[in-house]
Amino acid sequence: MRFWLIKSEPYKYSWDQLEKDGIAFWDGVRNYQARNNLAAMQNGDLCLFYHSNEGKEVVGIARVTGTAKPDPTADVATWVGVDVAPHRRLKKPVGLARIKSEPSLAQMGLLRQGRLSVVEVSREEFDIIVALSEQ
DNA sequence: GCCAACGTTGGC
DNA sequence: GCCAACGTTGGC
Repeated sequence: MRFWLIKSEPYKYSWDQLEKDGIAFWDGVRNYQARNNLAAMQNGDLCLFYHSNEGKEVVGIARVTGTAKPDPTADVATWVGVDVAPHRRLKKPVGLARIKSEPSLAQMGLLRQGRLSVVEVSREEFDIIVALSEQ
């Protein structure tokens, strides 16, 4: 099982909306690296749910349900999406500044490749974020 | 609103 | 195949 971080601007699709919907098809990704990450996701993988622009914080954990499917919003078959469901909300959001200030998180894809909307996260990094959210 | 980082496009 | 121009993302 692998761990990921997925980004969304809250005004486009927020964690609250995911909780309301119960499930969401994560689509609209038009970056090859992000696409490859989506395609590598397996049923049960966990994703840190990050609000970009507004908030700039990890707010919850989403769970991948199923595997990648063609993205119907794309005009070519190259692009895929996955279904995600809310797993649980973090007790306290973990902000970008906090992540940056944590030396053990300096290698996170989120920091090294800020513009990538779907990034893999190591188990260690995942655990550290969760621990920070409970402080 | 600005700008850095980075991906994509297209001319050569 | 190189590189300049341009577009997008996202932090500040």
